[in-house]
Amino acid sequence: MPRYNPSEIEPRWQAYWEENRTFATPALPTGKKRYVLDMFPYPSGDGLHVGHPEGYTATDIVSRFARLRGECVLHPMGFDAFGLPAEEHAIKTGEHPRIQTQSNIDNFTRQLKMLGFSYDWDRMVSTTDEDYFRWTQWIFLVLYDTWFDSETQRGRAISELPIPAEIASAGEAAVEQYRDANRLAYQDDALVNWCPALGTVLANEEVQDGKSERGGHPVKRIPLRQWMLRITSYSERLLEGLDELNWPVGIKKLQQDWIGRSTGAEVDFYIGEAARMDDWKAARGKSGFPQEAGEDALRVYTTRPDTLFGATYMVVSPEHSMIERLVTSEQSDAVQQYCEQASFKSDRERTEGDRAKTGVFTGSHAVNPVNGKLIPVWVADYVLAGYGTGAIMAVPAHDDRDFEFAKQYDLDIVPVVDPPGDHPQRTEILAGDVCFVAQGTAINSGEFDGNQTDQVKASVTASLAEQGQGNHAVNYKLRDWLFSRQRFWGEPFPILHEVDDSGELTGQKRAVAVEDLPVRLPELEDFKPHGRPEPPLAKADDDWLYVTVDGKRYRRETNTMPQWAGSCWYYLRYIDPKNSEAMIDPEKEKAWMPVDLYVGGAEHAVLHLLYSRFWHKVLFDRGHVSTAEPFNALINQGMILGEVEFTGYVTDDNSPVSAADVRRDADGNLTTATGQTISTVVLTDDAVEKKGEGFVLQNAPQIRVDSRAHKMSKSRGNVVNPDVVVREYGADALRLYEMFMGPLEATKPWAMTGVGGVRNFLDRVWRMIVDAKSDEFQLNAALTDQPCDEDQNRMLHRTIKKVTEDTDSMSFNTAIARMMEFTNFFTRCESRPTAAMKPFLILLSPYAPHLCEELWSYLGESDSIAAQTWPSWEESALVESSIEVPIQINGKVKTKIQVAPDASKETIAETALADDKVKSLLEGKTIIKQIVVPGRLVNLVVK
RNA sequence: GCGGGUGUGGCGGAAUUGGCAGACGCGCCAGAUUUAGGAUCUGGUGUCCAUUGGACGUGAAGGUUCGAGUCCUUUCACCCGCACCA
Repeated sequence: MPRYNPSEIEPRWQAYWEENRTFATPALPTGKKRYVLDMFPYPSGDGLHVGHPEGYTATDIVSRFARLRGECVLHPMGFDAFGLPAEEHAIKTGEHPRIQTQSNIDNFTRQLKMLGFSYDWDRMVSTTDEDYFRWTQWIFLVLYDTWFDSETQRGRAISELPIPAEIASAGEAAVEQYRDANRLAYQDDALVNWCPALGTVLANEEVQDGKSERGGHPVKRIPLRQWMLRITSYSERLLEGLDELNWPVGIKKLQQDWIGRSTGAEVDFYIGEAARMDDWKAARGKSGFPQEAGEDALRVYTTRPDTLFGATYMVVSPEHSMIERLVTSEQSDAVQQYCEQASFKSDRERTEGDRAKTGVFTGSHAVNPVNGKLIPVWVADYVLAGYGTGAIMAVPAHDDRDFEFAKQYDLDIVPVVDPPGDHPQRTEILAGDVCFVAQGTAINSGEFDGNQTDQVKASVTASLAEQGQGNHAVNYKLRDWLFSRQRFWGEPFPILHEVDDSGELTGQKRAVAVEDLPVRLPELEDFKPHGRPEPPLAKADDDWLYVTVDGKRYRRETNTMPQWAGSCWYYLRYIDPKNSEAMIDPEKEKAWMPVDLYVGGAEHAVLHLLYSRFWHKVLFDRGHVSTAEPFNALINQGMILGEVEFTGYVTDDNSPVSAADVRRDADGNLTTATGQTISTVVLTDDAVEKKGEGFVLQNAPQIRVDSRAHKMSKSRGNVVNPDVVVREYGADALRLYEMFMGPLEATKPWAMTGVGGVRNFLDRVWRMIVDAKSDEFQLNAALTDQPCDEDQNRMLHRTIKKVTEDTDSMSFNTAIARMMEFTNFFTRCESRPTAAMKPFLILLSPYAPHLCEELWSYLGESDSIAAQTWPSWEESALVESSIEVPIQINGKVKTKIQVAPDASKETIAETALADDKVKSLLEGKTIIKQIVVPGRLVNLVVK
């Protein structure tokens, strides 16, 4: 008994909290509310890794701390349980994904409870529960029922969409089509990322370097009818909303870049017959800049309208709709061949390698609107179909890509921006031999010569607008969100497609009625995708697949939603998890939202965090939530790397090679400078030693080795399992260690010896209060009911102050350091007042809750330490009778003096000058200046 | 290439507004004690020279200042994003 034994203590207190519902949260907050949220995990078969408890411990400390300070805390947990791995397991084994998902959830729940987190488990949600995805489907119907009013920048009900007269007159089908074209959830034939290996289409965000993010399989681009969400409508709102958020600047920046707003101009280049050009110009002068460029013009988007005079050719993307119009018969074969090739290329092939630019002349010319010059129009795949207008004006003198292309195909380069006079390459730039992309003074630009870039941009745009040939324009990199997946294990779409008597789709759709939700997944014999871009749900029985409503026959939508769908709104459901009437009760929503603190990994910067904000804004516009943004403050916990490893290099004949001499060949293999192949060996700590900047072999100091911590991965075999850590050191030690490693946001390497260090601290806390030597349980004999002496009282109050402030600012590592100092101090005290021990246990309890509950009960308390009040400190107790002040002479510390803490400048200076050592050092010198910072230091400047 | 971040002992990391660099922990060294455990307690531990004592020291170089890890300029290394977005 007398030894600290977490494996006995911890399960006992976890059971106590569960039985007593210690962390149950009231439906509505009583007093000041605080909503503390973790990014819920995907319950993978591997269980928790040590990265999960890092963020979860941080939020748990914040939650427990806030409760002790009297706040009403909502701190829930759930599972993002749809997704590919469970489905792949199902394909392999034939077992329903639900079964493995449930066992994974059970395992995660066990592990989370084992770590003593103070979640309100009654609020647990899983995205795969029918009661949950029913409302995911409901939100999809809200998106389906919403159009974006760009005038007011707001989402509105589709019934409020103004129908243009010519459409209204064309009949109900046309009106319906018009509505469909404006819904936030719409279907479109999109060029999609089709991954044959996974048998599904992926979002742009799920494709990296032309391969699937999951599994690394190749991805092709094919056209397919897909559900899309019109997130681009909300670009501006999503951008503006970032300002008010207390998020890391890095994440804000990532979202800004992802949205990628740029401003410039759209410009039409005339491509019609020369004879009709004057008519066209005149018509444009009258009509102004039209919505569509029309037959006779090629529209481009540019951020540099000031360089229009330097546009010496144009480029359209291989997918551009006007290629047929542009290509001449002589060039037809070449262009067709080029476009075909480009369409076969995956994104990876198109962007990979040295990316030498390729292209083909269409045979056509366009007219540069500012100087009337005829310029050739090319097709090239360096221009992307999906951005801007899919066509550009090329200004080789002032754009790197255009410059490279112009050099390649010997096209004209006309400089129109004069760099600042001191530019080292000005001569070459003006000769057209070097590209210059920065700002300067306009040249070769007619009436605009001599003006600065910004001014020219504005005046050229204005002049084009006047002639109806251009206009100011804003563009975003953000694309609409491809929202359908051809998988089984996801939310079915609550959409029905009308079929006629012969079973063909009529093109009419209808939403499943809200009272008929949820649309459940059908029972299937097997879960295999068939490798065609047709979803597995299409294999369902007819009684699932076909429904009759109002006398019409419908086929269900067979795509499913992507995994992001469920995670877009789970933070709302926690507030009212059992509501069967609505997604959330408005009163509860108002009371608890927004999330006050959201902690999770930075990998979600542009995916989950952008999608969630988008859905939230739509729900806000439609009156279902009361805040414009869901997550007020966001913190990204840093990654935990594996233990530091030393890596040595050897050639095939096993002779060591210094890390400094290791090269990589073209294939990325390691070689020596002479080309011998090299392999790596893992070295133990005692085989290496520090030398200079790095580490070397101990027995061969000329051989450098690499020392690095690597990302934890199964293949490297450096994954740390929380179950093992808890078994060996206890949950409190794991929690404390992860908080003590360093700042929460920092990337830091794991070190098992460090866990031993904090465990050692917990042992010391135990022995500070319990007599560990006796066989029977008894309190440490040093404990006393006497009050603290002055030093003890100061230590106590300083610790209260530091731990309070550091916990508040989430500087957990320094708060723990301070509690270690407290323990070291009181362990040395012959008498330890319980009046100091009790508040200390409360301070430590958010960090190491099991140990503190246990010791709290030993000190004669009968209720949970979680129900106590956070101690406060007294400033008067912090004051010392005298403090040490360093004396510097010419900025170097020479000695120290003792003065009263509130001593005046004069007193301190006098004391300093009266000091014997100071006197001797000043002998024969003159004081030029004396700086006295009260309570800090004295600096004497002497000659 | 562009953007963001980080560089402090053998290691993880501390250091209000510029004010004693290295808190706390690991590791290491020494001592005490012991039921000999990978226990506990005490002391030491940036580098160099040395007898007291001194000099140097926060990736590198320069600057501002009485005083710089902290501010400015230049530069190097590593990490993380994005990557033909006109």
